[in-house]
Amino acid sequence: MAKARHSRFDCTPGCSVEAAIGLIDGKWKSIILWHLLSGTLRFNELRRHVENCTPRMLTNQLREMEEDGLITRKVYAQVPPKVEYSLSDLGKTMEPILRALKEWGDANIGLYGKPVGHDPRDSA
Amino acid sequence: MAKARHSRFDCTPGCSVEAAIGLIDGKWKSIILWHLLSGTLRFNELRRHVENCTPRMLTNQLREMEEDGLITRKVYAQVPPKVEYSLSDLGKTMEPILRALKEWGDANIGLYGKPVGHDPRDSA
DNA sequence: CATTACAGTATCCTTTTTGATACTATATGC
DNA sequence: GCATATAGTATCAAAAAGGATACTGTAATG
Repeated sequence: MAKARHSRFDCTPGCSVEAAIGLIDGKWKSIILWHLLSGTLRFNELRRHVENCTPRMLTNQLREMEEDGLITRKVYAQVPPKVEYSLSDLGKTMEPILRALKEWGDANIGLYGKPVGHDPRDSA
Repeated sequence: MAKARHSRFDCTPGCSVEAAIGLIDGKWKSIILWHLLSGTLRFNELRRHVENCTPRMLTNQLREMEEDGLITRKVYAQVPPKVEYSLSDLGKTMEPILRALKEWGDANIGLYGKPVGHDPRDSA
């Protein structure tokens, strides 16, 4: 985040919901987190997992999540470079959210991305 | 959504996570859904709950979620108008996600919106 | 000696999203 | 007769997010 698409200051009831998605609603953040759930990954490993994400965006999303304390960046003093990304303790606590999203998606998203559930039988 | 900030076609594993947040990552969507969890609300009731949301945006977010099948819009043939919004059956299945977000937020978001968890004691 | 892999940056540009403001029509209450 | 509440629209402008492309330096590999 850091630019706060989801504002952080109008804390009426429900705002914690907002604040929470705020941290994962970058275009690639949720998938990155999802892959990191399975363990540490290097920059280019992530790139291969998260297809279509340019290095610019990957860096961008990783840095924002690092700033937010969700992931940890470990730089090895080597050449060629080696940088490992992993979930921080805080990041790991997001697992229930990620799993809830995954389960919902698996159950309700059709092959072409539209939610399935307008009860198609109505018109059949 | 409908404009798909989170792409719907690159369905590598993890994409269902992406697809799921895609439906709730509009700036006001999660709060709207959160409030609708408690029951049906009229347009202006929602406006009052979701402070700082202009009518334009409220309409916009509601319409997108309606398109995505998450909420139901019921128009009464009256003047002055009466329109009620409520969660659809599909929308109701999002409750676990919303609750997971809420719980995480309540536990980890400080009063000013930054996640709490960089272990402040380290520097104390 | 040339190539490849590593982990990014830098720059520019387009698209998407959001905000601000003013406006609509009509029934009811004062 | 006038203001108010209802559920929005319309138009314009600004900001944020994301994409495309090219580039960096060094070590190991062939």
